[in-house]
This record gives sequence, structure tokens and C-alpha cells, in this order.
Amino acid sequence: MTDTRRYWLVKTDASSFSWTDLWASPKRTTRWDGVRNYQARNMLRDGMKRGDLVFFYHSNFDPSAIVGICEVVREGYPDPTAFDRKDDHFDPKSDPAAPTWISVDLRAVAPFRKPLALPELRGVKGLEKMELLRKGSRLSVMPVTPKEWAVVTALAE
DNA sequence: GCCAACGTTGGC
DNA sequence: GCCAACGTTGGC
Repeated sequence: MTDTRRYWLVKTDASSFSWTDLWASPKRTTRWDGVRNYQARNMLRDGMKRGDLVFFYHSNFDPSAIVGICEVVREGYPDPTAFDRKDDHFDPKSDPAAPTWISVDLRAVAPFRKPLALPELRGVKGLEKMELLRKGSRLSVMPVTPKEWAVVTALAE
């Protein structure tokens, strides 16, 4: 059996949208919107497929940590907040006929029993090249290799 | 709160 | 097309 599923990590500032918020959402599902970085956008648009699994990461937190796993339940579609004048993420340059920004829907799968804090992940064998741990890494959506996924989920057990 | 790293903007 | 200035992210 071949596993073609891909793995990802999304960052969120827990003060704006946290794991608890996701868990409390209808069907434990939310629209992942407001991403305004082209590299991240490309992964939302081209990379993420239904059924892909995603680490949910709290940034700007004490400590910043991976707190759970969610799943892609709807693949890329135009991010409506880009067209909403009243939204913080409104982008007047984005043309509704050729949308610049993309959303996916994510559904919570399960929280980690214990959050995996950033300092805890540093130095773990097998995670040396993990994008999250790279100095200066600011991507809010990033790929995770199957090996990294296995290492991190094993730590969470 | 500080500041390094990074992406974007805009003058030229 | 270069690059300085600026704004933002996010670890610490």
C-alpha cells in the first residue's frame, strides 16, 4: 500500500485563532483564510489535498508549540476575506475574476496529549532540517516530510 | 519589548 | 532590475 498523503504545518497566533477555537467550531472545521504570503499561498493552492494531515502550531505563545493534528477537508478555493472591504485581510489588488489568495478548510482530528514545545523539538534527531526550526523561518504554511511527521507524532505519544 | 530575518514596495 | 526603506513575523 502506498501512502500518497502529504503532511503540512500551519501556524496560528493563538490569540487570534487557537486550537480551542478550532475544536469549538461547527464540525470542528474552519476556513483557513487570511494567508497573504505567496509561498504559503502556493502550498494552499497546489499542494494541499483532501485527506492530507496538518500539524496545528501556536506561534507567539509561551511556549510556542505544536498542539494537535488537523486534516484538509476542502481543497483550495478563493479566500473570501480578500474581497471583504471590512476584513483585516482585505486586498484591493486581488481581482475576483482571478483571485490572488486561497483558502482551504481544516478539520480538527485530535489534540496532542501534551503540546510539543519549540525548544523541545530543537535538537531532536530527524528534525534537523525541519522548516519550522530553521532560523528566521516565517512561513505560516509549510510542508512536513513523512519522516518528520513520524518523528513528531512519536514524540507526542 | 527587542530585534533578526524576511517579504514587499517604490524610487531611480 | 537594483536595492534601500519599510512593515511584519515570531523567537526570545
